[in-house]
Amino acid sequence: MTYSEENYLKVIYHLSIGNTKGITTNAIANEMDSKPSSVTDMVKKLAEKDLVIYKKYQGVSLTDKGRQHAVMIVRKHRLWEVFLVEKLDFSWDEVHDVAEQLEHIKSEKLTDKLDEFLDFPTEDPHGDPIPDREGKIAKVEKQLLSETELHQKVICVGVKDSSASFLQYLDKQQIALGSSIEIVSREHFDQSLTLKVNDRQLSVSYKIAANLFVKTV
Amino acid sequence: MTYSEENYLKVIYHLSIGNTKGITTNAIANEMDSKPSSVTDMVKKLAEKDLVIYKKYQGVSLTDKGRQHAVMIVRKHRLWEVFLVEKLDFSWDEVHDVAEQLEHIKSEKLTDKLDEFLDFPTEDPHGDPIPDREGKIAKVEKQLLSETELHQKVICVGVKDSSASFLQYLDKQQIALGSSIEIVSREHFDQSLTLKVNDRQLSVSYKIAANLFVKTV
DNA sequence: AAACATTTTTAGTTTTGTCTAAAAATATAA
DNA sequence: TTATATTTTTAGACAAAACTAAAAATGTTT
Ligand SMILES: [Mn+2]
Ligand SMILES: [Mn+2]
Ligand SMILES: [Mn+2]
Ligand SMILES: [Mn+2]
Repeated sequence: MTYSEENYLKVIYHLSIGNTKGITTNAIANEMDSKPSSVTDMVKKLAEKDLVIYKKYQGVSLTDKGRQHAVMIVRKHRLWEVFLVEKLDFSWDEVHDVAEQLEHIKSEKLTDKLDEFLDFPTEDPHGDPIPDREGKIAKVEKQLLSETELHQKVICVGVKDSSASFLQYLDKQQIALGSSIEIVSREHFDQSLTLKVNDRQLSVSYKIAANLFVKTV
Repeated sequence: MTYSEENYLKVIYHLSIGNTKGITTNAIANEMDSKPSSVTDMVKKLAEKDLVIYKKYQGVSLTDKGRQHAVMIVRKHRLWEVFLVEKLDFSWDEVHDVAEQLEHIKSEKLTDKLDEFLDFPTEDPHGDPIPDREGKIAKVEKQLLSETELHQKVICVGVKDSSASFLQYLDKQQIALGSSIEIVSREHFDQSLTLKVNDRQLSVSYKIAANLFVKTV
């Protein structure tokens, strides 16, 4: 399995979540900053290897085998992110690019020993679940802050967008995983929100709220 | 810098040690299990990038820039080997293949943080020196056990061959870095040696002794 | 110095993964 | 239900990194 094949599998996996139909070549190309024609070529190769199901003009979907491979890459990616934050003092906005490289290291023993070394974490630094060595992913109920009712007390448990710029914004506003949040008011005009974060008052745009996962306490 | 270019640089670096003349394409091909014609192509590309000096039929040598790159790959390789052994309980015969992958991860911050996390080790699990972040390598005086005098008390400090089969042999014979060794006698017929290792008596072939580095106490 | 052997380079292919441009299929609108 | 727009695939090209086979240079013997 090449580096490139793994990246395609992972992208198809992520696009598949909450999507019953086939993933379009356009969507994949868009996600990978490549061209639809390149995707068509690669998708044929993956179909040849029984990693995806592909019928012309119908989009693509993962086989069980393909999903299993993809999940293992995600497992490695998130374990390495935990390692970087917990052991090497990286901040949560610095880990993604390095994990993009580390996720391709091939050694089941390494992955499992790393998991053990980190004390079998269930979530990565962005609140995303870490598949176990069988590929099982623990379901956690969480919702977007933007879909949370007024005055409901919640705790921040994850981010939808984990780009460096969003994460740095959250740092600046002192919002982190574990922060307690309550929506104090909604502005009708632009959907912006006034929050109480760990008893501090704070105003955020709709877009911010639409990228924060929370759970009710 | 591609994965492949890095592997070439590293091989040229290792072949350069204790070798003043240019490294031949044949030697490189041999070391990489590839063909001389492939090496010629790559070496031209490396010369183009000022990483090596190359003149037709004259072999190749590293520029300062090329050596610096190579040393950084060696640094990463050896730091990861220490990590695997010290933190993840790998044995010294299991680490090389994984380190071959990890040495290509590009992040200066990762390398330096890992170095710090490991407490700035000066040697890898096979006794090889670890370059510091400037690329400096501490010189350690060590000699081969095969070139050591009778009854001289020495300590095992490294291995010349670090293949899994040799390392496993040493495990079986309970010879490790730090073991105290003394040559009790030499067999004239086949150059084999009788050793006293940590007060145990042991007979080894010449080939074994020619792959063990020791230092006098 | 000529003859032979070895090493090294060149020339021409192959595979992988990408691209552009054009053709074909599908989706949307008049 | 045609016409138009969009999406997707095909065809053909390219760069990277490898290979084989042949040519050229170098080394070694007689
Ligand atoms: Mn990530
Ligand atoms: Mn993450
Ligand atoms: Mn090694
Ligand atoms: Mn080593």
